Amino acid sequence: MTDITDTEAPVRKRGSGAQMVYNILRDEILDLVLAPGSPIEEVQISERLKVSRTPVREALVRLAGEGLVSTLPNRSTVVSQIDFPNLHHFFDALTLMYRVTTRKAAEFHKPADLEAIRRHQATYAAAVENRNALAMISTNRDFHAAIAMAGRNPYYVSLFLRLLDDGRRLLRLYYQSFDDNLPRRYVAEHDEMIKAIAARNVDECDRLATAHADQIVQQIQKLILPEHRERVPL
Amino acid sequence: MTDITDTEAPVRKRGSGAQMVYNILRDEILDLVLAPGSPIEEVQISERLKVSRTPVREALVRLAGEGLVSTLPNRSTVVSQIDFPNLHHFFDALTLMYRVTTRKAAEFHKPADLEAIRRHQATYAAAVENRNALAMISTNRDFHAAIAMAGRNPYYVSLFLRLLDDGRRLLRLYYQSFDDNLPRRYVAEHDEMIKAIAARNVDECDRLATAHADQIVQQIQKLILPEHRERVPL
DNA sequence: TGCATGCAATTTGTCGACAGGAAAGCATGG
DNA sequence: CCATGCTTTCCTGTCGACAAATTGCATGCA
Repeated sequence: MTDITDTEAPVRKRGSGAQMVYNILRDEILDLVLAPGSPIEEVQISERLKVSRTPVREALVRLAGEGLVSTLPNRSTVVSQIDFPNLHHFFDALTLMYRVTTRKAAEFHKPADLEAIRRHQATYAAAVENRNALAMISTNRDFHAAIAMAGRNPYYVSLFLRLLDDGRRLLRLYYQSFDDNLPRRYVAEHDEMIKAIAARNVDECDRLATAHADQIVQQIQKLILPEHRERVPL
Repeated sequence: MTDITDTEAPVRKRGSGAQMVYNILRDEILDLVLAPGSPIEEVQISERLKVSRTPVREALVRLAGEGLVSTLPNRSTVVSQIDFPNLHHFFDALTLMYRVTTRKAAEFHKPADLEAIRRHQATYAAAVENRNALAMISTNRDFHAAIAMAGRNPYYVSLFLRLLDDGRRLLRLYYQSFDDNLPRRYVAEHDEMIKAIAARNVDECDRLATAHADQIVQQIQKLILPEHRERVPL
């Protein structure tokens, strides 16, 4: 019997409601707590998170803009499906963004950017040492996001973040079967990339990013393709 | 005295309200009817478009997701500024998307795509013949959007559409000083691109798209740089 | 005169409620 | 027993209202 006078802490800062709903729903979608294809009912979410439907709707509109949910007219919105038959488009865009963001980082980074990148790399290395697959996915994302931010191109940053999010959802499906040895190689590759960025060596950055992306894509494909090989075009 | 019984047609299809507000605001922003930096007050828009604040807010959230407006907490949202000092990032991303979408179109287009592309090219050529600068901007956009759609990569399509929209807003500033002769050259370049796409010649597509993008970027820069030359980095 | 403080006005963020549409269930007829 | 049309129910789209937060102005003090 813990309900004395007030049940919970119903006081929430003004303006945080929609943001909170957005963050929670986004994490639940990317972590596959909300399965692809499952419907999202506004009233249910609003009751669960103790807010009205208005901030829930705002969060859903934002998520729809990022492609994480699809809104059917007059019907419940559903979590977007993972488009396995067209994953090669995802890999193609992901590889290209790895390349251009690393190139741009070599061109436009400032000293503070390098510090942030090295910090994320240390966190990633720790996750690899601990063989924590989920932490590896998350910290690898932060590492490359920091590189993209150093490149200063908001168009590339936003597309890359979206791709990294989709990748997070994809890897969630298979993180149990992660090969613990491959990520050690990634740590070394990350270090090389940092060196090339610091040296402002654009061509070397491109070469390293291409190789790095190919590694990651091949790893993901090895995890996924057995189930979907027959559907891959050409 | 035209107000007999009903003032207007207040009956609107359910679900069209937010979409209508979004379309109108988006067009007004891209056509510079709403100047960059100008505030957008929800009540004012809702009164003007005869809807409540709810669909207005939904439209603003969507526009914010596309970067066309910026929402300040507890303060009015404002139309996003054109970031002149960092236009080189815009040009860089635009050129890259011209290249990759044309390449992908060569790889993945189907016969129906070519028909759509040729249709848009005809419309563009007509606009050029009529020396209608605004129609040229619009139809050129449609032409390249059709190429991007033929490439089938949704990540590239969405980024490219966003870039073309930003370009539309940029060109609106200067369309009076358009050089009428250059677009004739673009018509010929478009034709070459169509031929290369139909032949599935990826390398040729890349070469043509690069040259085409350079032409367009140089034209825009010639229009804009006199005012902002001193602020361009390096 | 300049600056800090308090008040008022405006605008956003959130809420509860109502109505329109679509899917599901039920009844009726073949 | 199945198909068809109606009814019911649920969920969304929209609305008006209230409260919080910020801005600008007025007032008072140094």
